[in-house]
Amino acid sequence: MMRTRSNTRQNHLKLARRIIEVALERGMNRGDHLPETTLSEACGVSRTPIRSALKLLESNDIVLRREEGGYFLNHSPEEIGINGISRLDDMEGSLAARILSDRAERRITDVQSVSALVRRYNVPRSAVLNALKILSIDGVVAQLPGRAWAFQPLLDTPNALAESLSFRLALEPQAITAPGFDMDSQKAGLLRQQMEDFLRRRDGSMSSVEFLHLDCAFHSLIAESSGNRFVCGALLAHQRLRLTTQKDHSIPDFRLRQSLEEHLDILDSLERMQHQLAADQMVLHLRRSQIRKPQAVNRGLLPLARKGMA
Amino acid sequence: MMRTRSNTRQNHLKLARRIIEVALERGMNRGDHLPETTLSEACGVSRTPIRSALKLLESNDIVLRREEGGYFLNHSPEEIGINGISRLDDMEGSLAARILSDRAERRITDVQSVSALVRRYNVPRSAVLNALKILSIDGVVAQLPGRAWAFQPLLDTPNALAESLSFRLALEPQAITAPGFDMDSQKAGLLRQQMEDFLRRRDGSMSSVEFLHLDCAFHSLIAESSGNRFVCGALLAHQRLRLTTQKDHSIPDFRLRQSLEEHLDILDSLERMQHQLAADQMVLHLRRSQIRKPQAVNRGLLPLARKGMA
DNA sequence: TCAAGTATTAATGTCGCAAAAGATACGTCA
DNA sequence: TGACGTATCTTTTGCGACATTAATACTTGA
Repeated sequence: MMRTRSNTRQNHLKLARRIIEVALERGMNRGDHLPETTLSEACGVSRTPIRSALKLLESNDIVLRREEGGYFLNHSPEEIGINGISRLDDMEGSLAARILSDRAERRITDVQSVSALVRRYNVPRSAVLNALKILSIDGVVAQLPGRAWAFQPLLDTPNALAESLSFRLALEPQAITAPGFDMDSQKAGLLRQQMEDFLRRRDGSMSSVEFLHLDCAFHSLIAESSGNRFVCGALLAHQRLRLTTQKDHSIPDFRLRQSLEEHLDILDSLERMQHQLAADQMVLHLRRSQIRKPQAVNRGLLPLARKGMA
Repeated sequence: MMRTRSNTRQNHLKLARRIIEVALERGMNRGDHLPETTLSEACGVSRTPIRSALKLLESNDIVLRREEGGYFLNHSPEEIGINGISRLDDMEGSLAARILSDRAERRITDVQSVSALVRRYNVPRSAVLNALKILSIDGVVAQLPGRAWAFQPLLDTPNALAESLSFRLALEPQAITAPGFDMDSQKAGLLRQQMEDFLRRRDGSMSSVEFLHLDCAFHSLIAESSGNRFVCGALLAHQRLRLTTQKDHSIPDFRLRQSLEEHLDILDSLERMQHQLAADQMVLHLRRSQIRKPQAVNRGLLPLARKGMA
């Protein structure tokens, strides 16, 4: 079984994602060189972990190691964009993912003890602790007094979604109109490109998961650009929560497209320095997402009813 | 030095505070009986830790143990209100407090490794880890990749304060006007009483610390009453941060009074179910706190100038 | 019958050791 | 000079044994 150090790769995975992020931000392309030193500075760690992460990326075929030394990007940004990152995501924290999906489907209650989880999943105690640590970073679980861990509200009920949108309605326009608002145009450009790509290849099969990633990335960018550290922190935490727990795959295709186009419009306004306009557009954008819900809930009924009437 | 189990008392201290909170919420008075079972249900833990916490409270003279069995409140709510709680606070997490004050005075930089702290304070490694854990719950520090811990922005610079107020301006009125807003009238009544007491004994020496506690308690109550779990969570976390890191003792006396009176006005409006009015008053209240700052900064100059003109 | 006391069992925190990860320094090659 | 490769030292983390704490069941007393 060779159960030595089960939880070893976590950090490297994180770092690997960060490396991809940095590479994309700097507008690198297929075949470009990835200098270890640069990455180590950008990520704020020494070269040693960078090398491990690069090895990991190599085994995932995202970077290539050349004979003469050094690592090189093996794919174009478009190919990596979402695909590569989500490929890495999948292998990460499998226990955390299992726990989360069991929670999402209400197979486990909202208060759990570590040992109960150990028994349920039949894994070593440390694995559970780690999974809980991962989940608590994203704010999915929290430690209660005594020995109970409680799941926080997940973004998987209509009510929670409504509250989430109302929360964001209060903060996101504020973030945009804040005096210190300043958007990184590199990042904005990259994101714009990814969204346009996504819109272009509309062969009917728009992936909800990819959309969610893009959506969160966009709103996170807005958050980061706000000059207000508290607004930024709260919004980023919320987007992390969305990314982890929002499992709504019932968004109609046209709304995905519309939503991305609204993102692009907002980016346009921001580039023209029309912050107030952008904030108003954001309000509109969030409100539209809000009213989509009731439609989605009725989707199983209304079309049938219409069919019967036709 | 008796340095056994530094973290042992943490939980009990928390529980002790919670017990006081519960007792006050239930409108108990001096001499009232504190049944273990009731408390254990209210706090969501078994009777065993409740007993430890009660022992702790007994050693702090807040509760009394009678011969015939059982614990009883030893003071009136007024006496306990802030005094008792802050007395407990003081003995808590001393290392965390030291680290925090060193940080507040910029004696240590914003990125630290655990070992650096172990060396600096000459305490066992576990103590540092514990302190960091405490601080990270309040959002004061966060773990970076690699082995670095970074301090989050503290509420001790004019900029940070301004951003904090602007953050709260976005959320608190929203919390009040949220459709699910519902305030616990017990808690509101207790808080009102405490604020009135505080105003009444105005022997010139208004304690800034006590004021901060009251202020945070009021705004936390607003947060809790909001029907929106995300708004509530973000605001509560922010109030915790204020309580831990806001060390501004330069608030002029008249502003403290004015501030508390504004709190009372808001509570009045809320009791009359005039939520919109309360929200507007909250905006005004926060804005007033905001403009106080420049005055406070100039306090050394303006009065002199006026004097000269008079 | 309810609350406090007591005992038992299950779960968690703590400590030391060994192993892995990270930082740093130096050597080498273009 | 800049970047990679290698080596070494420091710091951190994982893990198991053991101490401590919490939950639970049961007993006792008003």
